[in-house]
Amino acid sequence: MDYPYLAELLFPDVKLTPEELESRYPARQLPEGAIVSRAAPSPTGFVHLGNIVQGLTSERLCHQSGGVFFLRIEDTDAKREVQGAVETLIEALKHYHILFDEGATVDGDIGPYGPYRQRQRAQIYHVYAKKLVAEGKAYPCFCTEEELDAMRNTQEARKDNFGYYGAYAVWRDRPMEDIKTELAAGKPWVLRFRSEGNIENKIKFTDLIKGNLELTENDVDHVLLKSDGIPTYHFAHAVDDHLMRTTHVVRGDEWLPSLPFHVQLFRALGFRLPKYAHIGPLMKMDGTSKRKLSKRKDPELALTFYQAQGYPVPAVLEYVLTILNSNFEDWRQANPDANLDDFKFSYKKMNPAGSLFDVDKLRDVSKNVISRMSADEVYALVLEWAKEFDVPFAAALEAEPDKARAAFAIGRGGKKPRKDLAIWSEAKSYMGFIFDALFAREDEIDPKFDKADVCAALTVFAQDYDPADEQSVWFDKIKAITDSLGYASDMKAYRADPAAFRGSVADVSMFLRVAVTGKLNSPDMYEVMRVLGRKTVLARIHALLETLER
RNA sequence: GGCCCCUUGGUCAAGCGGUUAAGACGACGCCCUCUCACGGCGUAAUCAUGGGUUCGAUUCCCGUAGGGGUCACCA
Repeated sequence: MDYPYLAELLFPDVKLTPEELESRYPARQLPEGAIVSRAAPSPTGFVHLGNIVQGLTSERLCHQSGGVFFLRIEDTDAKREVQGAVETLIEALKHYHILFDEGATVDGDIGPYGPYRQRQRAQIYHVYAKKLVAEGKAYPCFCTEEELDAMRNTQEARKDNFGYYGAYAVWRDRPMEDIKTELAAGKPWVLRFRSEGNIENKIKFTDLIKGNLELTENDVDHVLLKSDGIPTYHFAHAVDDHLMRTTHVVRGDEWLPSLPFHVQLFRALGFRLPKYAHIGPLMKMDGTSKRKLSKRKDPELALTFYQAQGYPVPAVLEYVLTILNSNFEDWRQANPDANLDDFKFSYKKMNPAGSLFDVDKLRDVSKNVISRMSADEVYALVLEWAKEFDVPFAAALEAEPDKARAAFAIGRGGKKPRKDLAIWSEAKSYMGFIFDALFAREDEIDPKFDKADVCAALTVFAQDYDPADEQSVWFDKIKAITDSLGYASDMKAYRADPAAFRGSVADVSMFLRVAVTGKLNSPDMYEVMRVLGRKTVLARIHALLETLER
C-alpha cells in the first residue's frame, strides 16, 4: 500500500507541514514547574457545576505554579451546539471567577496559541491527519451508519466486544482500488486510527489523582475525523493540547476508559504525553442509589439554578473547594478572612472517588460566607439578585437604601454574627418587613392570650416608645409592662413555675414583634425598631390595635 | 456482557502498620436567650466482606460483593 499516495489522495489541499506548525506554536518559555492547563468545555447551552469543578481545579493548579490557564471551546459537534452558548459559557465562567490568561473571549480570541475554537482549527487537524495517513497510521472508512449498526447487532448476538476492530474493521486493509472507487463515487468517509493495541496487554499509567492505574490496551480503530472533516474529541485533544503546550490535563474520570487510546494517539503523532488528573464525578441520591449528576435530570447541576436561588458566587466556589480539597475546611477555619487564592490547592488532597452533592452543606458554607460580608456588600448583592429575580423587592431596596443597609447590619460583624441568610432569595422574608410596601402580617398572636392583655401591652409600649433609649432602658420598659399585666418579667422564675403566671416577657415581646414585623421571628427587636423609626413602629402598633379592637 | 475506577458514620472526610478511629454538615438533647438565628456543651452513628502478609491490620496483597463510569461520525 502506497500510504503517501493515499494521503495525497485524501488531503490534496493540505500543504502545511507538522514542522511548520511546530515552529508556529513553539514551546512556552515558563519557569520550571509551571503548569499549563485549560478548561475545554463544549457549548451545549448548559453550564454546570462540573465546569466549575474542572475549571477551578485547572485554574488553581496553573496560577499557583506561575503557569498559564486558557479557555478552549470544544465546538466540534455542530449538531449539539446551541445558539449563543459560547457567550453564555464564557460569561458564566467569568461570573464564577474562573479567569483565563488566554483563549476564547466574547470579543474574540486572545493569545498566541490560537485559534481557541476547534472548528476554526480544521486545517491544523488535517495536517496531522495527512501525516498519520502517510505513515500508515490512519485510513479512510466508508462504512454507513446502517453497516455500523449491523456490526453492533452482530457483536451483541455473538457476545463479542463492541467496536470497530479486528475482523470488524472492514476498511482497515482494503486495497487502494476499493478506496478510489468509493472516493470517485463521492461517498462520505471518516478517518480511522490504525490501532496496534492488543486487549491481552495492559498499560501502566500514573494519574495525578487516581494514582497507579492498570488499563487494558485499546484495539479499536476509533474515528479521528468525522465525515464533515471535523475531528472527534480524541484527535482534537491530542493535537490541541500538544500545540497549545498543555502540561496538565484535568478532566472528569468518565475519560479514563479512552485514556489508552489517547496514549496510543500521542505516541503515533510523536507528541509528548501530558500529565493527567481525572476527577471523580459529582453524584446525587436517586431513591436509594447514587448516580452521577445528570444534565438532563438534575436542575441543581445547572449554574443558573444557583443564580436563581441566590447562592453567592464565593459560596459556590468554597463549597466546590471543600469537595475538591479535603483540607480546605480546616484552612478556612484557621483563616476565616483570607482570600481564596491564598489557599494552597493540591491535587494530592483530591479524593479519587466521586462525591455526593450535599445541599445542606452548601447552605452552611453559604451562611458562613455571607456572615463574613459587610452590610454594604450584602445590600449590593441582594439588590443585584433582586433586579433579576424579584423586581418589587429590588424596587423597595433601591427606594430606601440606607434603611435596607441598616437592616442588613443588624447582628452583623462581631464575634458571633447572625448566620441566618444562606441565599438571597430568602432575604425578603428575612427583612422585607422593614419596607411598608412589603410589610404584611404573616403571623398572628396566639388567641390563647387575653385580648385585653395584648391591647394593654401594645398601648402602653406605644405611649412610651423612644428610639433614643439605650437597649437596657428599652427592655426595662417592656419588663415593667410585663409586670403590670401579672406576667413574669424574669424568665428563670417563669420557667421554674409557668403555672404561676399568665405569661412572660417573652410573650409580651412576641406581641410587639408581631405588631412591628408581622412575624413571630425576627432579628433583634430593639435594632429592628430603631431601623424602622418611631413613626413606623407606632403606626404598625396602632394598626394591630385597631384590628384587635374591632 | 467486556473493560476500568471506587469503597471509613446519613453526607463530606482525617488517617497513610500499634489512635479512646479527628473534624465539618445533618439529626437529637441540654445550656445561653424577648423570638429566630448565633454561640457553648453533649449524644447517637463509620473502617463492605472473606482470605492472606505481620507480633499486630482501617492502613499492605489477593479474591468476593456493592456502587459508579464507559464501550458513538457526543464531548
